[in-house]
This record gives sequence, C-alpha cells and structure tokens, in this order.
Amino acid sequence: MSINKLLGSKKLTSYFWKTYREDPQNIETESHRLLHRTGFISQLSTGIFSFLPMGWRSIEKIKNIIREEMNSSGLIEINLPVIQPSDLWKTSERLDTFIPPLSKFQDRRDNQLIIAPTHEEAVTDMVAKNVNSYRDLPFTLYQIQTKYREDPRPRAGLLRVREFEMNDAYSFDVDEEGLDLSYKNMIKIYKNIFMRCSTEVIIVDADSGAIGGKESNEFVMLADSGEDVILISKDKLYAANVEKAIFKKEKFEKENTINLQYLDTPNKKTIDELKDFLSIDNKKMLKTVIYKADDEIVGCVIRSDYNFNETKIRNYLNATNLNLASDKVIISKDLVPGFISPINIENIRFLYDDSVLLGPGNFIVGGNTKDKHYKGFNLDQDSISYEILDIAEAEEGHISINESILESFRGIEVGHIFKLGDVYSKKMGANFSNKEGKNQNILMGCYGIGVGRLLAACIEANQKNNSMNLPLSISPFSIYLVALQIKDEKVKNLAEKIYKELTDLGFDLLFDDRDIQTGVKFNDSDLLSLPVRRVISKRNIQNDSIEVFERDTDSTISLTYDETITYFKTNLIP
RNA sequence: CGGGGUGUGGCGCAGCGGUAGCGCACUCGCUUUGGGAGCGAGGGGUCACAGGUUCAAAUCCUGUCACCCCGACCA
Repeated sequence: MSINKLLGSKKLTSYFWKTYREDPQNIETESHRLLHRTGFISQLSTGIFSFLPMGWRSIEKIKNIIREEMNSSGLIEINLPVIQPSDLWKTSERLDTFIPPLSKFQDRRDNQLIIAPTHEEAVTDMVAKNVNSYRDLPFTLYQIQTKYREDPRPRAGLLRVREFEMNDAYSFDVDEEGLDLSYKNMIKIYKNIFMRCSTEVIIVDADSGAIGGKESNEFVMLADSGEDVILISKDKLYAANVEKAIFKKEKFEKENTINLQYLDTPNKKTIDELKDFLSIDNKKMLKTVIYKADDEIVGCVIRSDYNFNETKIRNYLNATNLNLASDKVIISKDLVPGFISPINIENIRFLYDDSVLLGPGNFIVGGNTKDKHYKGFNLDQDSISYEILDIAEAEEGHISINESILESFRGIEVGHIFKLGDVYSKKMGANFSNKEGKNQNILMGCYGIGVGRLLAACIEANQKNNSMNLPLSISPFSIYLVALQIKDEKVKNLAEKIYKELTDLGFDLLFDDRDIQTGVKFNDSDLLSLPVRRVISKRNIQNDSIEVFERDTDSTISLTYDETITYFKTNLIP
C-alpha cells in the first residue's frame, strides 16, 4: 500500500488542525515560523516538540522514503532501546566523555540508566551476542528511533533540538573492502533519499566528533540559516566542514636567521595592536594561545596570518573539553597574559602549527615579560623538540590542496556517516571466527539522518512568500480540495464525489469542507501550500468547470469533471 | 557555563502603586459569502512562582523557575 493511501484523505471538519495568524515571539528561522503557523508542531519545552497530525504526516512520508530506500538496498530494520544501562556505556568508555553529557537516572533498584543519545553501544552489544562466524556477515541494520541529547543550546525550531527521531544505520563487515562497500552503498542510499525529498545536499569531509572513528562525511544542505560552515573549492573538487577542512598554507622565503632580541612593546597585547605598532605584516608574527584541554594546560603556536582550529587541537590531544585558559591559570604557569611565548617555557607542552616552519622566520613572539616581545624566533633553531602539526582553520580565500580558491558557505547538516572500524567492536567484544578459525573484530560503519531536521531543512530550502512549498513527496497531503459555499447542495455533492473518486484512485486529499470565510480557506491553503489545489464552487459549477491550481507551474486551469479525473490519472502519481 | 532579554486570558500585546484591559481566536444570534468580513451579545486571567515592603502590589525589593537571543559548546 502506498503511503498516501495508508495515511488517507481527511475532511477538515473532522480533523485536528489549526493555523495561526500571528508568529510567536522571537522566531529566528523561517522553517520554525512556518512549522508553527501551519500547525505542524507544538513546543513542549526548550528543544522538545510535539508533532501535530499535519506535521506528523510529513514526518511519516519522510520515514517511508527512508524505509523504501533502505529496504530496497538490502538493509534490515531493527529497533533498539532508548533506555540503556550505564554499564553498557562504561564498556565503550563513553559514559563520562560523551558530549553533550549523558542524561542519567536511577531505576527502582538503584541501577543507573541513561537515555540514549545514539545507539552504537546497543547495536554492537546485540550483534556481538548474535554473530559468531564470518558466514554471518556482512549486513547493515537500521532503525528510526528517538534520541535524546542534552544539547547546550537548542534553537531554531526543529533544526536543533534535544529530543528527535533519527534514522540510524550500522554496517558490519569482515574487512576494510567490505566496509568500503557498505559505506559507498550508504552514500548512494542517502543520495536517493535526499533526492526524493527534493533537497539538494552536498557531501563534505567532516570531523567525527563524539561518535569516533576515522573517515567521516556529512550531507549538508546549503542555507544561510545553517549553523555549519562549509568550505568548497571553486573547482568543486574539495568540500569540507570548517572543523575538518585542510588547505595549502602559504610559504614565504626564509630570511637569514638573526639572534633573539627583545623589543619594547608597551601595552601591545594583541596581534592587531602589534601589527600597527611595529608596522609589520601578520605573517611576521606568531600567535601563542594557552588552552585547557581537560586537565592539561597546553600552549598552541601559529603564524599570525592564520587562526586556530580548535577541533583539530582537541582531536590531536584526544581531549573531551578544550577551552581557552583563564588569565589566572596563565599567571599560575608564570606566563604573562598578552605577552606569552613558548621560548624557555619548560612546564607546558606546546603544539606548533606547521605554518611556523613555512617562513619567513625571525618571528616576533611574546616576551614572557610585561611590555616585551622577542624578535627573531625560529622554531628549528630555538627549540630542540617540538610537536608540529596542522592546527589551522581554513577560511574563505585560502587555497585548496588542488590549487583552487576556497569559498565559505553556511549549511544544515542533515546526514552524517562514519567509518568506525573496530573502535566499538574491540571494546565490546564484537568479533567473529574467520576462515582460519581465528577471532577477528567486526568492522563497523554508522550512518545517521535527522528526520525532523530534514523536514525543517526542506522547508528552509523551499519556502517563499509565507508558504512552505513542500515537495509532493513529503507534503502532508497531495491535494487541497476546497469547497466554497459548502452549504449549496450541488457544491457539496460534487466535492464529495471528487473527494471519493480521487481517494479511491489513491490520492490523499485534504478536503476543506468547513463552512467558513473563503479568505480563511485560501489563506490556510496558501500557508500549507500543497502541490495541487482544487476549487469547487457555485461559480465553477455554473461554468461546468472545476478549477485546478498547480503550485509548481503556478498555473490555474479549468477542467470538466471527466477531464479532471483524467488529469489526475495522467499527471500525478498517487 | 558566561552575557542580555521576556514572563499579564489560547496567541500577540498594553497597563508599571488604588485590586486588569485591547486585538485576534473562542461561544451564541442576525447579516455577509471567490481572498483572514460586519453588527450585537457572551465566556475565559489567584498578572510565572515564593518571600518581603506598603493601608493597598501585575506594578517596588529579594530569591527561584521557565522561555528566547548572543557567545561558549556541539551529531
């Protein structure tokens, strides 16, 4: 049975739906505004929403697309618990390190339980208990399940919430080649899903964050209201989340090295102040910042024409939290805020961005003394051992690795996929006997789509003039049937007849059979903006015609009854 | 977690020392009827909560909570 038939047609007089004339206060994004105005959602708490019938229909249609695409590609649906014992998360070593922190509570026997923010642990446990041999592999499981994440700041309606439905999938393979195949298969499935939702997404390199694993890609819909910053090279060969993006750093000819010397820099604490005071270019200076990475104090140094990428730093240090160290902490390490340098500092670990070795050298760095800076710092000469890596943030205008200019965009992350490898299977004993009879860890991948966020993103992308304009595939109903002068017998009978006939054909109609103002009906119809609107009225009946408005072509045509039925049989697929 | 803002009928707001009002929505009646109608009559609020000041508190003070925005953080 098609989803349209399953959800069925509805008459407004016996449906639960209400639109709003006014916006709630402090609405930030169009999708949030429209989701509220059209009676899709109702807020229960910060980042926690109820779906009203109208909104839930769209969600059901999205989930149906996901199921169809996944089932037809050989994936298998399961269901995992939302409430899980916290011991399970001890095994994966994420009980205290997951960001945002897990939501915990005690049951009656004083066992600690958590509300799952994601399901790697549960699925790995299940698979570990039920897979023994390489013959049992490979397979990919999926579910559509509620997640709860104690997000520090939910916002923008459904774009960023605490409780949400996610379609999460997990692949299990015997080797890297298998994992590659599963990963690529999932990319194909995701592309199909987003295409069917008429959402244009791009695939970008991404950081794997709290989920872990090596390779990771995000599916991003470009939109100004998005929270993620994406860098795309002009030649389109490179696209990455700013958290992950790499770029080709500028090299400068090395100067003849000079000895370290002090400079008087009274009260010049920032790079900008120094730049003006000394009339020199940013590339001639180094920036030193002290971070607190969990409990460790770490210094980071970069050439001043670049900025730090804190994700790269956090990943390298394998830290859960990374924050700028307070002045108090800096002073306790005998450093002078505003004049920090790594020179002769033994009690702190320093990380250097590799730009520090790319010239021009003889850098100006802090003097570790108030109102002093050093001139003539060269890492390779003035330090014996150092950790050097890429901790720079890519920005618009930088050059991609294939020599193309990077451009910056904002986007909404609607899907994220990860190659987990054996991160979880190793810790949780998910292994199998290989052909030689030896134990081997299962290689995993995990894949997620935020269902509600996808709906919101789709609205962001399609909305205009106070209308949602959801595509036919996920529009709550396919057709808005309006009967004007519903009290008129002829109108009523014709409308009912069409309602029944089109419903029998498999279409899902919203029949506005309310005895209210015409203007209200049209406004509700515009707001909801279903793909097709049909008007039955006295006037039309007199002309022996039925009015059909097609949103996509923005055209209205008048047809006879028989033409109408033919039109729907041939132009639309229920 | 830091900074800021807002809590008054279902929604949007006014009132800012004398015990609550407007618009929309809702109910009833009449009129109207192809773009959020008109007239009339109604119903609905311990003014977020808790203390305090005062003869008197929605209004002033203190605390708490909730929600929103910016930042931090973040699948």
